[in-house]
Amino acid sequence: MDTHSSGAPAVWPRVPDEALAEQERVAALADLDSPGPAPGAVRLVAGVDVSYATGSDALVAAAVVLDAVTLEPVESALVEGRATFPYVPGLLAFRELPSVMAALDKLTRTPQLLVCDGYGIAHPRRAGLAVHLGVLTGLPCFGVAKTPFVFRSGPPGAERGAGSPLTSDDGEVVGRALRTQKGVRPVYVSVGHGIGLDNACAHTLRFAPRYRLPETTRLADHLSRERLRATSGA
DNA sequence: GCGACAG
DNA sequence: ATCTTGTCGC
Repeated sequence: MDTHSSGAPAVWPRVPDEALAEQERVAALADLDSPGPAPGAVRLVAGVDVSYATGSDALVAAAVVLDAVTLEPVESALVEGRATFPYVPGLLAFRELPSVMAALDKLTRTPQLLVCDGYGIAHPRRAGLAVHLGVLTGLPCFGVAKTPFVFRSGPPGAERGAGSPLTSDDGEVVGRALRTQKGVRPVYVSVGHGIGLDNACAHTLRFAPRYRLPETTRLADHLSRERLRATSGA
């Protein structure tokens, strides 16, 4: 898919100082009002993830396209790169997205929806990974995180599909703790761009029919980790 | 000042 | 994120 006509910066920020300005710019461009595509309107969905090596700055980014109905893999792309930005909570996008965008650019198919690790607007400046990725690609995008970040929620019900709002200090709903499997820790869903929370959660449940995490994330994680091992690993 | 802190 | 053995369970 073409990412060169997107709003991605020509030169990515290398230090937190530059990153904050870019984050402010991106947050202002996010579409947080559209309900976005419901499950029935999505044929192709893409998942992205990045794996890192221990003793070096080597990394591998993966972008995988799945049939949104059968969850069968359609296409995948891997990019071997180098970490050029430190891990700073709140600035994850600048560490992961340059390589992720390169992986997306290698895809021949364009999905109607993007799913990533981490958060969207459930972020100190409403500019989580999914917000950046959605704005940069122009595609509907939301995030599914494994642990809470800066916000908390009450415990969702025990049944699959149960949810509990992630709320900011001022009572704004910024995401949802969602139980994707009975008796398993919930995941944390928050929107990034061009999709509403209800649809994001509906997609998440369809993409996670058997495991805690959506297949998009699981497959991207497997492929990136596998390539990292084969290259930088032992 | 101190702790917390997506991946 | 990554470093790591065995173990309990479907």
